[in-house]
Amino acid sequence: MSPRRSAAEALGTRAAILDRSVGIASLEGLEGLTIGRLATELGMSKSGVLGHFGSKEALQLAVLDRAGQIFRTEVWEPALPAAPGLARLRVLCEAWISYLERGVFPGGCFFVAAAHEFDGRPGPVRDAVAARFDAWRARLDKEAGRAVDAGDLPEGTEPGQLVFELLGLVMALNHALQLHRDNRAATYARRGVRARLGSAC
Amino acid sequence: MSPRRSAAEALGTRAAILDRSVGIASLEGLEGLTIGRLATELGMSKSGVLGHFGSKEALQLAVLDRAGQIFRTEVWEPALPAAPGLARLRVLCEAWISYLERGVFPGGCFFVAAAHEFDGRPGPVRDAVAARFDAWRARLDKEAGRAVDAGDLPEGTEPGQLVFELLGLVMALNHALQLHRDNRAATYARRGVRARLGSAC
DNA sequence: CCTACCGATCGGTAGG
DNA sequence: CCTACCGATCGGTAGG
Repeated sequence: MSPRRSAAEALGTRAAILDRSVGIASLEGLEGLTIGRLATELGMSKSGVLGHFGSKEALQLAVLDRAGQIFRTEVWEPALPAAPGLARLRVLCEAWISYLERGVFPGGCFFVAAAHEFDGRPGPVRDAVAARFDAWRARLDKEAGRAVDAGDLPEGTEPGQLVFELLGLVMALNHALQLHRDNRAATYARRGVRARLGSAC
Repeated sequence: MSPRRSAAEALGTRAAILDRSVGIASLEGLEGLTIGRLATELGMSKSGVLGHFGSKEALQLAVLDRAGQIFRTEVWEPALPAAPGLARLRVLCEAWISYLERGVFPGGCFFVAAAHEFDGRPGPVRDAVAARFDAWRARLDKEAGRAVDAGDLPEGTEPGQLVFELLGLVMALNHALQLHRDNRAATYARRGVRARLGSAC
């Protein structure tokens, strides 16, 4: 039967589709996410799934948004109570590493995976991924700049260089965890961060 | 017509299939590489393509081998004339960065892309990718160990930590080039390497 | 939200 | 190396 649902029910269904999509796409990629599989797993028809988004591309963009909310909750928000500048940058890096260690997304960092999947495919999905990285790097740059201005980092530290290196440490950690399930990697990543940002105590 | 070819011709055909496959897979991934597309681009039938490998998975493994040959030529062999230890490690890092800058593979580092595509999909392809990374890291570890033993690196340098950080710098460079076409990234990567390995002059 | 359907494409096989 | 074909699945649409 499944008659037309109320607006509230429809929102719940949409949220359920997105949550399931995030899990699938994390492991299989945003292209590996198919309407048919989603429908089967959710006990819906394909057109029922597609009706919430209109097209697969629109679904992929909505999934990116949902993943972005999760990232914000897990990595950005924990750092807000910390003082802007070096203190916040340290909390941010620890939350970032912890987010990978805890496997918030089963396939590792959702955005690193999406970046690799779409960097060779022009279009709205690629643009959305790039925009999210730009915004994230801008935030890190800002905190790094504040830390430099406050004299909390070694003289001559360039925010762009520092953020590039921090991103590299996190990407190497993501890679080691996902491909090798290498436990030493988190230690390496934390030591790398400490070498650049110093220790809090 | 296209009657059965000689063994030499068949080898040439196989090589042509692999070269085309490397280009496609670099941009679209090893799953995005399809027999049908390959056949069309090469002016062959699907079964003609598949006959050389037997299955798509066997083709993917052969493509990984071919990409490995290219990587060896572009990154490993240039470093062989250098003295083992620090000198070779420096040449290796420069060749590695240059390989990304020159776009030896149109979609960036073939193995980083393959690692992200398959790290969530158990099977022979994933295993082959992981084995290649293991071998590569073992080589870098060995050179780093020699450099430490020779006293050419700061006291207390741990090879595993050093190699982890070098891998991070290269991954951040690959990401910046592919997603952002960011020219400053190569400068950041080289500065990062120099901060860890010192300058040759 | 459903059923029923579309054309296209997938990996792969039979037989030559 | 080919033609001809298989069942399965893809994204998406029509109509309700």
